[in-house]
Amino acid sequence: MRLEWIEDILAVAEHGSFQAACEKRNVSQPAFSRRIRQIEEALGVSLFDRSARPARLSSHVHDQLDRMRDLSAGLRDLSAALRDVEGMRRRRIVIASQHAIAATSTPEIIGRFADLDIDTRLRSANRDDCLAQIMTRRADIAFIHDVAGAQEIPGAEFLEILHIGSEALIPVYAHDRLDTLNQAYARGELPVIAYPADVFLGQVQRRMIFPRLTRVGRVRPKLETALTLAALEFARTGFAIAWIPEPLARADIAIGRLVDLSTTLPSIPMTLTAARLSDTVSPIVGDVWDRIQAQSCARSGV
Amino acid sequence: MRLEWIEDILAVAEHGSFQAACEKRNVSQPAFSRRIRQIEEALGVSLFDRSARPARLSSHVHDQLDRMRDLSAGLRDLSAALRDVEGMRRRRIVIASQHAIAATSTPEIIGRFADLDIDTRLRSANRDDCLAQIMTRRADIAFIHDVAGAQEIPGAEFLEILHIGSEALIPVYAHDRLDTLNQAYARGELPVIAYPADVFLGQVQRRMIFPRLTRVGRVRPKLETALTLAALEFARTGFAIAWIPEPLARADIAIGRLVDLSTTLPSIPMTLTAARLSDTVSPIVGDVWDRIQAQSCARSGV
DNA sequence: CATTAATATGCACAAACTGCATGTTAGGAG
DNA sequence: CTCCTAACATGCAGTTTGTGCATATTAATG
Repeated sequence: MRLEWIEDILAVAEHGSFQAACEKRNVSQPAFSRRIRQIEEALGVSLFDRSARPARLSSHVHDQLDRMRDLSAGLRDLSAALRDVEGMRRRRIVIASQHAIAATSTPEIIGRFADLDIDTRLRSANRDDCLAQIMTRRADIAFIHDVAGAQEIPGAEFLEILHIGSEALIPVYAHDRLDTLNQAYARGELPVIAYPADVFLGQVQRRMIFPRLTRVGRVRPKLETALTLAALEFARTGFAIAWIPEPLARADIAIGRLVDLSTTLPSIPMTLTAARLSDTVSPIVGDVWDRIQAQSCARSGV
Repeated sequence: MRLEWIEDILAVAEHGSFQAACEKRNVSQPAFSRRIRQIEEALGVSLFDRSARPARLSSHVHDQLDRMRDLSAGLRDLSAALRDVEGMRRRRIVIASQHAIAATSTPEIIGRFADLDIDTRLRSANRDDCLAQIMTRRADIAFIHDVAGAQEIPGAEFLEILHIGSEALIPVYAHDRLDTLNQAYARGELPVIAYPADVFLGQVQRRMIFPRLTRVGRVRPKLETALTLAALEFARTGFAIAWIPEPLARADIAIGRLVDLSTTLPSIPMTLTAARLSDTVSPIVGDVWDRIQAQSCARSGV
């Protein structure tokens, strides 16, 4: 079984005929025809239906195309990795960060190891997606929010956790629309932006915020979005109250565009957390982790 | 890049020398020496340190051994899959089941598709591990417990969920040690088997059971185990009260060895749930899923 | 230093692969 | 239906790749 075999089969699948495939593979048609024959003989099975013109993949081969693409990519990656004697020391790292953290704290955190000259890829996703990327090794380190009393981090027994800092989830609203909010409040209603029940912040809202709002007024979800950045925008327009990680709202509060309603409504302390797989062996990830850890300890000492 | 190349390199790594590797590979030493040279020339890099005797893997090659093993297995699997024109219809399915479910309901559920003649592998694990196996495609279908009001199933947006049936998590204790329990109760104490906080049943205990026990007495965790089967055993010996999925305790209750304390202590209704990845394309998994679903609908109609 | 085990290289032969020329056959148009 | 063309297969000759045996070189050990 060779990368070449896989690529020959994929070429036929992708270009529709032996003739087109042989041109793409820079081989004459007879040689290509014989190549495919050799592969079939080596495997002891027919891979193509030649009674049709152009020849067609057998269905069981068609079922394996995705697998072949994966293996083809994997073999190419292996070649590159084996060739890269010194470059292994400059391998990349993939960070999966919650949207709100990606927009605020992640750049500063990444700055902590910028001098290590590591090719750093940042992916922004919701919390569960970040963790899934860690679980499936598509990312090396995740930055997520954690809330004391909320659900444990899923898969925690597979993970190593590091507390980087603290951020609060605070209620904010447009400063210049406060009278609209006060009118709703006088009617006993609280218009809010709700996060979906199936995302972390939605769970936090439902378990730790909304129950405490019933003493204030009837919660009126005006909109539901999983994206904190979108929730922030709706708060800015005075559409409804949004619970936003404080760093994300900080600039707007400073210029007076948004008001922090924490004195009247509940805010939730959150921990900014890094997570990686416990069995991570990559020295690169280890270096980054150590750097994040060292500067987090230094910060908590201040 | 060929499977052969990978296997040659792995042979050296595993047998410690070219000489030993060539014997394992059924090739003469000179041919093997030249083979390795050809691979190095094709890649344009040295893979071994020959200044030592026996020759040693370069460290960057050593770092890729696991990857090579994975690719080697993947290529062999592909060959087998391509060869297996008709056997694709008899491919195996991997079920990941929570320990307690594996010991009770899973055999009956598997029996529902026994006539489909599918090679079925059952793996027993804790709940999060079951889900991780699904997330990482090491298993096709998971059987887990779900509790209304507890955390959503992690990764639910990636999953398709099917409710199969209902089971209760019930408090049980040894019938012949009830006077010991009553003495503790009279002292205002409740000796319990605790599940660890980082597993699902531990979370259910802490959130939905223990808070309701404070009206009864002071909760005394006497032991902590994640394994429901172990908890059951401790309840049988009168060590402490254990919360056990009802089917697991059913036989002991029927013969009077265990007492179901649900009339005095809280029991929790649970849903027996099947989960698979939403993007599952395997017709085999689809058939099994449909069969489980059809018989679950039939059962809920009774 | 001598000896042995481990890896490399020369030689000759076998096996695998190629393009060009040609043969065969499916598919579509008239 | 026939004819034509595109697509795949096969013969032939030449090139490239790969092998084991015999031998050379070199690290490691006593």
